[in-house]
Amino acid sequence: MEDLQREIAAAAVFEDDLGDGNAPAFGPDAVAIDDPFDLTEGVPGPERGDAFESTLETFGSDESSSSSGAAPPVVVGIDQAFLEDAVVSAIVALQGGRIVERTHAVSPLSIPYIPGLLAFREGGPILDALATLSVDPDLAVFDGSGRIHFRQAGIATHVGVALDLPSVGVAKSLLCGTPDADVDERPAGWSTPIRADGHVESPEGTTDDVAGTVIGHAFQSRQYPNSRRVNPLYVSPGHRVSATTTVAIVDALCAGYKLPEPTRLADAYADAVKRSIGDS
DNA sequence: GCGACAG
DNA sequence: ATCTTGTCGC
Repeated sequence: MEDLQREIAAAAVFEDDLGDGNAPAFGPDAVAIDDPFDLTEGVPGPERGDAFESTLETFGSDESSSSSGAAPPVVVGIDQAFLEDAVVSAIVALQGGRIVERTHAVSPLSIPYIPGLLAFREGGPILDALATLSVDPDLAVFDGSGRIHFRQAGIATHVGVALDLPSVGVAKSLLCGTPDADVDERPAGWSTPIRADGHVESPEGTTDDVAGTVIGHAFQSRQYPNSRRVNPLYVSPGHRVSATTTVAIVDALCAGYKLPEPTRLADAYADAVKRSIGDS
């Protein structure tokens, strides 16, 4: 398994290569979400807005369809909720700040959770859920690390490379690596690099040739004025994104809460699905 | 033996 | 991840 992760790390692109053969590359501002979604009554379903509905671009659609140019990128948030021996993988797709689709899959679990091997336990189930998605995602936001991983192949990188889909990892705690600066009690918007240390290997399996490389960042997405302190997020490139852009993207995806909206929505949706299975 | 660690 | 009420503070 570790060798496979080294191969994945070697195939991963930790540089900006967003966009698609059809759709043009995009930046953080193209995926920005200004207002947080109201989850008091559950995760809102797909909208039927008049902005850009399911316009199945018909043939010969150069760039003349709309005056505003191409449609915004589709960002999918992915999160899971666990049952006895199965897992609910939920996906919420956003485009232009609106929910365009939400799906889920329930898959059996075989491998236990082992630090560093998370993708082997949750990767398959996530692919199951992604297979039920009808829209084509341009970016995936994962719950867990990307490049911040012993072999630089966290779940965001693992799945991102498998599908050759741009992806970022958003973890709530640090798996490995060392922050440049002390991470405690920082103001919202603050961030510091996380560098490879003795626990991080290069695809060749060595540790000294990567030491010092920036593999991600600690990012303070939210902070309270006086009271309780909020821990920072640990964000890292999954695939086809640089560490710097990853921070900018996650920042743009946050709308007032600690977690970026896509993950916050997927998290709530996964819980909702789990409950609907439990009491039925 | 110690370190020691995403979800 | 998950088990779970109250509780501190704006």
